[in-house]
Amino acid sequence: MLTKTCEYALRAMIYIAQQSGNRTVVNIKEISENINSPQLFITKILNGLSKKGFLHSSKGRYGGYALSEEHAKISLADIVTAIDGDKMFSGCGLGLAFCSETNPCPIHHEYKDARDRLKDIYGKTTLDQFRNQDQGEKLLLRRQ
Amino acid sequence: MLTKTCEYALRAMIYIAQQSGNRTVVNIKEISENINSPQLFITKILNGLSKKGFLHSSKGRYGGYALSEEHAKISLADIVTAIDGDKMFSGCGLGLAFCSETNPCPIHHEYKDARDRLKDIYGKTTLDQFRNQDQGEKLLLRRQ
DNA sequence: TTTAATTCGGATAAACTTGTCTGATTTAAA
DNA sequence: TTTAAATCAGACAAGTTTATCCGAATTAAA
Repeated sequence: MLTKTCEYALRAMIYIAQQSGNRTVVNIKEISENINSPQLFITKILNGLSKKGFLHSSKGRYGGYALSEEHAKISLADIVTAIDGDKMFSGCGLGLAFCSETNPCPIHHEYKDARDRLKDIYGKTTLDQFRNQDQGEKLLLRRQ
Repeated sequence: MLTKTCEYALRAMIYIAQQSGNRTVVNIKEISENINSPQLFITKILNGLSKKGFLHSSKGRYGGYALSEEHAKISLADIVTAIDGDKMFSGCGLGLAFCSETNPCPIHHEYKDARDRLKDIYGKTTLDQFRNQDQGEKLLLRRQ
């Protein structure tokens, strides 16, 4: 459902959120090792997100990425939408352009229900919820 | 959610189902015109589906594609799975490999609910339901 | 038997996503 | 001021999906 790029973004942001109680910044090397993704690729992704105001980045030695209090309000849906667009949360289940509430395809209404639930799930999960977790509670964000 | 290839496949199969009450075979040109997709590309797709037994194809002049009674039992989920695999109906909402029922990620349970509903929706819609429709009931399967 | 219209098959191309290389720029500590 | 370690930026490369080209094979009708 999500692109690989988007999955990397979610895991990176969650990792940063998890760490942000401890210190000010987290660097790319550490992030990519812990979420099991190509370092230079995730750089591009976080770079883009930082330009869109989703997190703070500091350059130079001892630089890295960090989330502020306001950033903690960002939801997973915000991140998904920023990267993959809203395709996952909208559009017809058969890929038909004409399909709508008043001119529905055969699966429209039920599909819309399921889709809306997905949107709700990603929407109500915020980065906040990953901060200040005990070590043991922390998600393993690696893929393998 | 679905790949373009898969959307083409669904629309093509639905179109053939709609027409199959009227005559024996439907040809590619007509299909691609009505579902608004590249003719040579949809050929490949239907070719693959026909090899997997999802529909019947007849070569030569006056050849084309057709669905038999048994084919009519095929569900949209069957088609989706044949083309996109079951990625849409399984896997973690955050792309984590470790995530499971006993070791769930934060959105696992709710995500699984929504995912299962999608599977159910595509699963219970069969090609059957598109056959023998009145002209007026027939779906417009074009995209634009 | 010839012909015309069709599917089939393999190669190729275009477009998009994912991943890498390299060097410039920035920054805090020594 | 120098240095080392980090992000940033643009070009490039690899991989995957989507789309096209072209000719071979097939088939029913004329």
